[in-house]
Amino acid sequence: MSIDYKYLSELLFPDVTMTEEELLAKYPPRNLPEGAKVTRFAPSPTGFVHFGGLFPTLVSERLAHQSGGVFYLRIEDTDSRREVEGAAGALVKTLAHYGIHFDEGVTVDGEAGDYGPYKQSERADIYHVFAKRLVAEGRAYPVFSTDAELEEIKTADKKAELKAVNWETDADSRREAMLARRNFTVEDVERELAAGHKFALFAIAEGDGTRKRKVNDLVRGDLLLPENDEDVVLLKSDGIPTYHFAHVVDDHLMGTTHVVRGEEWLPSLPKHLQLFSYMGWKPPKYIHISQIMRQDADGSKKKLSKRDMGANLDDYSRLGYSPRVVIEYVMTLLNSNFEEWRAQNPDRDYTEFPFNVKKMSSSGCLFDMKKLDDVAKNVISRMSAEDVYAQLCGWAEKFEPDFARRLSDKDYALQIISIGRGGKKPRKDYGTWVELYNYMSPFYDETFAVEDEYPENVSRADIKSALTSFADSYDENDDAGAWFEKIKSICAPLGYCADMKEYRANPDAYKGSVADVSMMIRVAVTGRLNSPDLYTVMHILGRERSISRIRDMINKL
RNA sequence: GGCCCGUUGGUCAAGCGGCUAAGACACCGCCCUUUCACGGCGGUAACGCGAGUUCGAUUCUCGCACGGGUCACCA
Repeated sequence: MSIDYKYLSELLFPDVTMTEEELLAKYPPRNLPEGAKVTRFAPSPTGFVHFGGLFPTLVSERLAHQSGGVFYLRIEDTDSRREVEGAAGALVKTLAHYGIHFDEGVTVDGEAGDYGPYKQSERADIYHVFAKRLVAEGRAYPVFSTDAELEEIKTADKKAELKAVNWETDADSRREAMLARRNFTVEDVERELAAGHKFALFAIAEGDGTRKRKVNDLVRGDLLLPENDEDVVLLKSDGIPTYHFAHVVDDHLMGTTHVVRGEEWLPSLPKHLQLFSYMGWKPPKYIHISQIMRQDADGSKKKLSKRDMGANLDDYSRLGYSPRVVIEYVMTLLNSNFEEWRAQNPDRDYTEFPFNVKKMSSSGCLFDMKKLDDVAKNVISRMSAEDVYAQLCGWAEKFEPDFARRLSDKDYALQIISIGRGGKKPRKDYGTWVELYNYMSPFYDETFAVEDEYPENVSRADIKSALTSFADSYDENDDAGAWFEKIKSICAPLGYCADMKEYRANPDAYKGSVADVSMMIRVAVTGRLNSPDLYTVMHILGRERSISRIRDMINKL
């Protein structure tokens, strides 16, 4: 007995009154210049923004804005169980912090744009219009479940069970179960509905899994994927669509031209293509980008997961990485010629870089903290002192309030930050605000501390003597040359060599060199074996503080 | 297990039938240097394996191996 699909569709979706034409009229084609791309970031609001999520996001953003198109934010909150309160707003803020802005879609306090709503949970009516059509055309069918069964499906136990199935022997039984589900009568449906049971809607797969189809991916080229032969869940029993159906409907309605997503979606691409074809719509172009991996202790590669350091974008703020650093690093991974371009255009904004899909890698890459640090030093070294100061203050206010207070003496801070800055080859002393904080601490009495000890083999008497002579002869008005000459003159009486070349040629004739004498002063003044240029440091500190630190050291010895 | 994607130095990678197989990070050495750095110069280090196609394969084809992904009323 054949089924009256039109009747079935009315049975299943009595509340759907809007026609497809009426609906489509609300989503007219976008009026954009030739070649403009429409892309989106479509996360599920499950919490923080993942570092890996930055990749497709940045690609999407570049593609859209580089072409004069539209980049929008759609929230895929179709799984209420996983939703985290306030995640959407936090997400917008985090991305804004990284300089990634949306033209339309969900905002911190609402929505903007003509193609909404942009939250999938608010689009149920829309999906139902198309779902109804699919039923009427005999391409989708309901599967009923009692509340108890639903409860079972949605528990963790059931999911664990599903994970543990033996794939080898289970394939056939899964297929059988699928075929059995397609078998029902209108009377069955009427009875289930009358009993108040909920249904999920499945699409009938018409593909032949043994046949392959050529499918294009913009970075991977032509792929040979099997036709889809698995019925896809369109609507869950709560009436909310699955990702698969929502993706097809929304991206068509919202005019998305390029879908950029992780490669984990590649296996379900045939499902999506099949749905587009059922709907009679042209699918968007796809870009599947590879996952970011991390090196595991045993040497194997693992997907960068939530718990890993550097996975949460907020970690970077805390560690003091400028958002620009993170973006710069992502760009170097995203486009293989970005570093080369950067070398030639050290001061241009990254948005001026001609982003090219062809230069994207299709193999996965390992997250490399060392490389990030190198990028960080480069980026920070090119920034102006004012810029560094402003960002440092922002970080300090959040994570080192005491330091932030000290920073309020802007001129003083600027003097320190300006060391080695500017010019063709600026110094690369620090890449993060944490490092800069540490770099600056000897300049403030509150954080000045003698952290490094004098080496054991250096005579304390010599140190005392050198420090005393130096303090006695110190004149703040000396230029760098005169200043250093005085240090040299301390050397000979103590048996240290004032000339490095001479010392190197004949090291056994001396107790040490002028380098060692400088070290004695450096430790007294900065508390460390390493510091920026001592002459500069002493001038920033001022005579008073420099000399009193030296006197303190003499007394301590 | 089926299916899909991938495989050039430790890492990221250029390469697109003929190259002494770029470059960056890391590492090592030297130089510069009052320290550490910065910088400069140089060095170690790679086409997973096996067949084929070809005058010639890192590059094309096939198999194998390895790595990753996926197989939910999650996304």
